[in-house]
Amino acid sequence: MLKTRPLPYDFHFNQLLTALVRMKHYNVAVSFFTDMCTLSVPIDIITFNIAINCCCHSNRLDYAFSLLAGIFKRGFVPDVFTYTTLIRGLLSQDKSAEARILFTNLVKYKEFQPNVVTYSTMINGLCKTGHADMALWLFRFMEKSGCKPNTVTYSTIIDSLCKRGLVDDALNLHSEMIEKGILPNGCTYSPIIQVLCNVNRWGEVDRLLKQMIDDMKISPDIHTFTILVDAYSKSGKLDDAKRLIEIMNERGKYPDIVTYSSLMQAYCSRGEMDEALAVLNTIRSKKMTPNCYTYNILLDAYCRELKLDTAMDLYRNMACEGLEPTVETHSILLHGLCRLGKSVEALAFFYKIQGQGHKLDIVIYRTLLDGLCKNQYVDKALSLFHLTRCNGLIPDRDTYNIIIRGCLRNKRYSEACKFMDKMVDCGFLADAFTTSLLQHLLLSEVQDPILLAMHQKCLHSGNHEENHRVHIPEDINSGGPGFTALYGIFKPKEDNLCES
DNA sequence: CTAGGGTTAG
Repeated sequence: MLKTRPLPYDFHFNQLLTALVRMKHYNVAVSFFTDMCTLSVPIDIITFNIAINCCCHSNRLDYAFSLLAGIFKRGFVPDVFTYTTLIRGLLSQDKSAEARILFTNLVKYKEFQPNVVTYSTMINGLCKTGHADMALWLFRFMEKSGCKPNTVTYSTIIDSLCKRGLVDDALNLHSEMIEKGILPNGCTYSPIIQVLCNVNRWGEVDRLLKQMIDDMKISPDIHTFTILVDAYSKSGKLDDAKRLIEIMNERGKYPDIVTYSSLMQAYCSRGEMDEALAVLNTIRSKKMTPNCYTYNILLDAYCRELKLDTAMDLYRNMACEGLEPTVETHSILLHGLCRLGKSVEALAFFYKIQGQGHKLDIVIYRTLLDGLCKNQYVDKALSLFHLTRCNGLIPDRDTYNIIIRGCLRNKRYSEACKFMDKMVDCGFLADAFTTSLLQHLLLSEVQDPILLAMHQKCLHSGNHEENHRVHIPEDINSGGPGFTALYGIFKPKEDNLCES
């Protein structure tokens, strides 16, 4: 008798499958799983769950659901992992309505008992699809139904609050979790620190960083460091940002493509393109691959400097490097073309990218509509506006305001008025730019009754808020804790080096 | 053995 028997047949397959997942080769994992099925390798519910997760990660929801059918067909019972994975899949595909239906029905018919992961997944998805109110409701509901939120749940809600600019609510929730004995981690602190930087509450950034490092013994990771590098870059403190990158290198928390892109952005916004390109070289020398974000930052900078040819060269270069341009890439280029008065060329470019099947969104339409109107092509703008809905996009408040101002500037008052009525019907109000343009026209021209009526509508709709407040710091160097404080936080390296 | 959260762009 042999002492060691060969491992079971399916063992190697499962090992390989999990290895593929670890390497994030989800597509390969899915086809490997189908091969396992054809080869009649024994498959259990866990393997099914892994396969379903891979489908969700590679945007193959239909296949994920057909695997659910496969689970039933083999007489297995889907578990909380299966359903949580499917819910996350739906949410990541912008199908939050479907996810909500699946979740509520499963609970209603007692198909499964959601756990803290399911709730957190659902809450995160709701936050990311613009249903933050529902997310908050579910957050309070889960507690009531006996499922305690954990660090992940709290971090998810805190992040959402931060993204909506509700810093103080986020801070309150942060205190609440500590009081309840749920310890925050890096994912909890990062979004709060980021938003505090954005609103120049640097004293609190300082306090939170100290609390995180000294009290909670959390040493900042790449995410937190990158947020700080970005914040320093954006507040004009390039030297501090660079020093922070040095600290990262010293600590072995090596800056990644995001960190360097942030630094590059800082140079771009100063118009120091040579320096920006030097950062790009650093990225390449460290064997990192520039991604779409990196390119978009550069493209935008060249467009702002009216160097459209350079921008277009870079755009073609992206394709050579195998990078799919994003909707932002195209928006940047269209904006660049319009800024140079080439709005007809922009329109042609728009049709080209549409023909190539690239994603279009409302910002693309806004950019083009604005460009066409500013270059006196109102009729082209009007027909494009009507095309918006045909392409499944709904004009929002900003889009309406752009077309209204376009009509006004080109003396197409009755059309402007019609759009204003439509906009109000849709529940949107005129913004501050439109209101002040109307006032300007009324003061400088013959008082057109249509303009007067439109202006009345602006006032009646209660549009007195300041819509486009621009934050102008009193002094560019007054914001931020400055290098001394920064150094104070990161100096005692030996103490902070402890990893958890 | 399988599921959840935080960083850069228009």
